Amino acid sequence: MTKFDDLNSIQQEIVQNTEGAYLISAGAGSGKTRVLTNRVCYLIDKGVSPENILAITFTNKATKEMQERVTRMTDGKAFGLTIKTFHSFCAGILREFIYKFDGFDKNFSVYDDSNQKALLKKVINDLKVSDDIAKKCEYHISSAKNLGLDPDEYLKDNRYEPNIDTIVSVYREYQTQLKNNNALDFDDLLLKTLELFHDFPSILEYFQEKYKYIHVDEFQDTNLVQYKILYMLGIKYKNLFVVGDEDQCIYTWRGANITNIKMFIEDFKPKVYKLEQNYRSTKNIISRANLLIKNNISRIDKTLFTENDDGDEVSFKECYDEKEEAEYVANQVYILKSRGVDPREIGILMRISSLSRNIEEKLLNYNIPYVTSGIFKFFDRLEVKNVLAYLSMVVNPKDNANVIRIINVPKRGIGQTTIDKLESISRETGSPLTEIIENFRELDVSATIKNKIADFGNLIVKFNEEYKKKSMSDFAEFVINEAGLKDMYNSKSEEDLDRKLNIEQLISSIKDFEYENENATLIDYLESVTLQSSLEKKDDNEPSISISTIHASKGLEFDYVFLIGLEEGKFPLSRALDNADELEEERRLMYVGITRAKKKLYITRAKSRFLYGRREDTICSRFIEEMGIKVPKRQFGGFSSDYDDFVSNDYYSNNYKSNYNAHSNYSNGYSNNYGKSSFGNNLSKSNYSFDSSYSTKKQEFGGSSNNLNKLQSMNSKVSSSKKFDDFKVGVQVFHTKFGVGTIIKREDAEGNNYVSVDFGKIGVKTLSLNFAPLQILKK
DNA sequence: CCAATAACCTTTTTT
DNA sequence: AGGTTATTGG
Ligand SMILES: Nc1ncnc2c1ncn2[C@@H]1O[C@H](COP(=O)(O)OP(=O)(O)OP(=O)(O)O)[C@@H](O)[C@H]1O
Repeated sequence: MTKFDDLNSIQQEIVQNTEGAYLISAGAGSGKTRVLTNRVCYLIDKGVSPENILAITFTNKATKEMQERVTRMTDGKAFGLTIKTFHSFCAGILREFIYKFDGFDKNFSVYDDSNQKALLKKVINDLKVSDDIAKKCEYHISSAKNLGLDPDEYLKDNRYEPNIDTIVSVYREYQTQLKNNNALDFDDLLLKTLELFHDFPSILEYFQEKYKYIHVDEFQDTNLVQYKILYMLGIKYKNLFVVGDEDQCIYTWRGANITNIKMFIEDFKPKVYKLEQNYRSTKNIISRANLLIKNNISRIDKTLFTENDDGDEVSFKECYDEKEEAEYVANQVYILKSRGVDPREIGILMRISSLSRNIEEKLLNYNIPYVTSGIFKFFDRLEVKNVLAYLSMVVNPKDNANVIRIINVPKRGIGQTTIDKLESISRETGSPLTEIIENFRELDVSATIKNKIADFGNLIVKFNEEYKKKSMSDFAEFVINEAGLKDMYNSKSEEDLDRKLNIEQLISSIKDFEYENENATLIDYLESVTLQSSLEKKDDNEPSISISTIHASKGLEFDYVFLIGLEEGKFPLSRALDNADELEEERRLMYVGITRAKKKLYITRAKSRFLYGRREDTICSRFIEEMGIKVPKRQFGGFSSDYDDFVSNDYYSNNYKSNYNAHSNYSNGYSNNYGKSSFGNNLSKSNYSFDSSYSTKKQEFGGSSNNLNKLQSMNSKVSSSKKFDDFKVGVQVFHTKFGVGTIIKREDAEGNNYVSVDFGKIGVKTLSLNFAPLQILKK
């Protein structure tokens, strides 16, 4: 028996309409994903073979989630169902059929962003393109590819663009080198698939017959090439089921285009459904979201409503600086957790990932476990990329980029001059570098160099042999050991220990993959890694809160959401400020962030922020006022520190300066001699902008308790006052104004003693024991 | 010809 | 602050 979710009558009707084209244009949290999932199950329940069903999701995370849900709901009857992202769907097709294209074989590499950039840079170098033109190439190649235009077509469409000839020649050469390397970049996965369907009608027909029922989630973020693929696949049976929300289109910078929706309406004449009831969030959250998104001019008006409770008012907290912001967030999270909130229902979201660092440090401080997504890029780490390049070199020997990357890693005494020489031989003979290096005996170079190349060549030969014999994880370990990729990092420095840990982590990720995917090959692993870009976390970790970019939080939901860094220039980003379209996209992004919250939304900003090596005073984000949140008009400057919250949630209610010193003291490790006589006047650059010296360790996967210990020992160095000893964490107190509360935090600075008290409904107050009218009720 | 060091530049979001 | 490139020293 298929177990369907609860559905309202419209949702129900949508799910049971199985034939024909449908467009579900619906707001955030209205159940789009739920409807799509249930429809897939309904089809299976009705007897449609899962083999005939395709569901396209936006992220790998969403793929996994939907797969699990459908499997659970259908009692495992979903076997053979295809749920994939566009890119992995295309990659799968191309593994099978790329041999149809001259020069490619099934071992092709998929280039991620950094590989792509590296190749482009090399091409620019090869063609000796001047700097100013070079800067424009990336943009042009990417827009060409997003529109599905080859170099000639792009040239024709952009005849009047300055220097277009040079730009297009770079594009052309870039494609040539990709081909020589038997490699495809992300966009090529889509483009080559389209080309395949176009050039080989029998293959297209095969897939049209196979995927009689097609579903697409997050349709508003598809680009033209993706639409064309959908069109070709779906035009025969016209069973296309597409869901999306124009207000959540946040990937236009990657070519996403909502005119896809208009084209879909014209091409398929779908039945259109609108869902406007939100089942996720409280009334307060929804009304703020509605107020914000109304500020976008170029949008079809729709207003979300909900029958959920009013819930708590959205809270807005202006902090003094990024340290205090982090402290505030960590403290609030601590309170939520101590009230029994499931950590997995807490999310901290941000526009730019660089803001996460401070938050992570404070969370470590509080001993709050967290996972990050879209922030710590495991596969971008140099030591990890090096291992992958070695493996990729063996898998796809035609790819010169790998060889160039690792020929001198670890240092073998082979420098740029030698590499250039080898490369020119490769160009002239048309043989890949691996081949040339393996046949080092024929090289015309000095004896010393030849020896060095010989060592490397012999290594490659050995790898090629073992690759055939060993399992992929054994092979990876073999490569790491033989090439000395871990021995490179043998110093006792924290960085080196980290690097070695990452390499070990990589090995276990390969083992996991091996275990989870029977019959999978190293090719599959490498592909999944480039398509995922972040390390999948295992479930057996302790329940953690999430830190994420808003982009990466697409489609997710949390009971409690913190949106941090609401400052002009940061969110909205400065680049978007003078461009109406980009500004609207920022606003949509904010809208997505707000609508992730189910129960309560906390918004914060820092009045002064240290970022990119500079400290800057900030201006409150325009989105705050657009949401109808009143910002207290208080001048920045001096040490006045009472900033009222939108709700009465004044955190550091007393003099911030002394409080700040409290932080300085433990961040530093030992006390400084300011605080008494210099009260209120020494917030000079020097004692203000220092940073604690420990390195942040990301808790994306186990380990690194190291850091915690370090922080804990720092904490213990805080000088604790002998006075007010009874005001400990957990003690119940009475305040003349706020009533009964519980101490959740105690903090002592020179001469001042602070407690944070949770007064339940009233909120949390930080009070100075020296002044506050507090009495102990119960110890 | 290669490795280590010093100056320099650029900071968004991700399949 | 961090990564990349130009310069110098070996
Ligand atoms: N008919 C319903 N009854 C109760 N809960 C529902 C119903 N429909 C959806 N929900 C709940 O509402 C929340 C949002 O659903 P879902 O994630 O499918 O929305 P969505 O439209 O895809 O959201 P987004 O656009 O933000 O990705 C989920 O927690 C889901 O369980």
